[in-house]
Amino acid sequence: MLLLLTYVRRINFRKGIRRKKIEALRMTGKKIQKKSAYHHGDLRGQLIAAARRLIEEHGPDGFSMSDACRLAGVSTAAPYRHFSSKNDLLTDVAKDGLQRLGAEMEQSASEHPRGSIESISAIGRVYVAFAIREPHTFRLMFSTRSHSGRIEELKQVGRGCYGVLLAEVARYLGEDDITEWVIKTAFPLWTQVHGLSFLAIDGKLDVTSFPVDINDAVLLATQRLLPPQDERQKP
Amino acid sequence: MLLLLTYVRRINFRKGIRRKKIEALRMTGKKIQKKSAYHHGDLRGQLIAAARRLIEEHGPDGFSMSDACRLAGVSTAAPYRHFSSKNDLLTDVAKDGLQRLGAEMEQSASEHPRGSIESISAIGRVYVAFAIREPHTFRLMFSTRSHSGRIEELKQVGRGCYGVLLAEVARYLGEDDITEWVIKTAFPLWTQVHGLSFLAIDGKLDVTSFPVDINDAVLLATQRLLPPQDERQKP
DNA sequence: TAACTATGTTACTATTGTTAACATATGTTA
DNA sequence: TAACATATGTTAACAATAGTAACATAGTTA
Repeated sequence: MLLLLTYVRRINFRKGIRRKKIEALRMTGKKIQKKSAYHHGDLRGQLIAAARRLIEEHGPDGFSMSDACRLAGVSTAAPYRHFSSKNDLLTDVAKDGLQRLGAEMEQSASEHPRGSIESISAIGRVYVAFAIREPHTFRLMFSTRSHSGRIEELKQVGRGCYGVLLAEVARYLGEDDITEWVIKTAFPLWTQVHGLSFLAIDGKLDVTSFPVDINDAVLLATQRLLPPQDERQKP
Repeated sequence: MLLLLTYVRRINFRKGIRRKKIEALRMTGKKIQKKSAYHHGDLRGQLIAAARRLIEEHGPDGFSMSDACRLAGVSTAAPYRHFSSKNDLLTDVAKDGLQRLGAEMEQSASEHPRGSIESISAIGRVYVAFAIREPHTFRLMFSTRSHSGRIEELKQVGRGCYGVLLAEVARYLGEDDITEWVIKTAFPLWTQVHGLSFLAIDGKLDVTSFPVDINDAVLLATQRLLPPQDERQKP
């Protein structure tokens, strides 16, 4: 029994240490409103933010619900009022990522002549850049793991992203709708950029002896995979 | 204290159930040699096999060291005589996968005229097929997560795989060595096939409204990304 | 004010990866 | 063959996790 007590005390001691660390971390956070000390204000949003941060810092496996709780300053049971499971929270992180990616794609496309090789390759550049900037989130966005019952919901947001590319390719081809031709032209572009993203974040770009300039690679692939300017009519 | 005893008994009861399940699983395994009942024979190999199986069945997250132990019929501490950690075991699964992929690539290339579009696209087909057949292992093979101190070792095996493609592209281009031209031609091919693999295993091929035939996609991309037959001279 | 609902908490369960201390089999050498 | 060293197992325990249940409080509405 004495042993048990010692054990418990040791646990609490450790907890104390951990708490202090996390407390320090919390201070760096932006908007902390302790308006009631019991009810949190925006726990849901802050948990997602904490998850994003932790995932990018320690990878999706290094992320734990408990850590997110400590960051948000709540008990480990609190998240389950807002998310049905850890995976459910991760799904929201992924969804958020997809939405941000879509917005960035649209933004970068709009900065070039619409329907040009430049605008299309700009979309690709943004795509790869996102992957490199937030590799773990990116991996999460495109994985069926987790996301238990919400794959369709996620896919819907993904379709939004893809739609940006499709629209731009349609403009390039002079098509008014997203025709089969548009889709079949756009798909290899996506594939290419997607593969490049994964190779980049998985550190595989140096297996080849020559350094790969990512932006060059995107542009080159775009040029090769799009039909040349003078053949831009329906096959 | 009574409570504690009840708790312990319940644990043992559960363990009993689990043991039976796993026992049933074990029977389906092929080579079980219980030559000494203490020393196992080939625990290392069987743990890798168990890991492969469990990973493909429940995903890399659903895989637990404990499950692998139960499958192999040893205690949870036993693996640590052969692997320094769970990740270390996973690294061996990944390495094994890369080796098998490389062998399959070489095999399929050899079944076509060397240095032809057919042999090159055959390599791509095998690549994607592997990903679809063993998606979780494939993901593991190309992820920097885990694999703690052994990334270089893994990369070396990966270079072997890539070498198969490089050699075939070199033949296509009529080059004797793996020149810069060869590498720059092969790289987008790899990217394309790699992206296609990930999109396929992540269930993203149906975001486009038209069904994607993977083999067609590989062939088409190969044709577009390789310089045409009549331009096969150094740029 | 009273009742209801949303959102927290504490305490607990079951499970995991990993280590330490111990035990036994196998191979090598006196 | 006996003694030892090494490789390879075991049990018991630790620290951490995801998730649940029972309870508590804040905010909202009748």
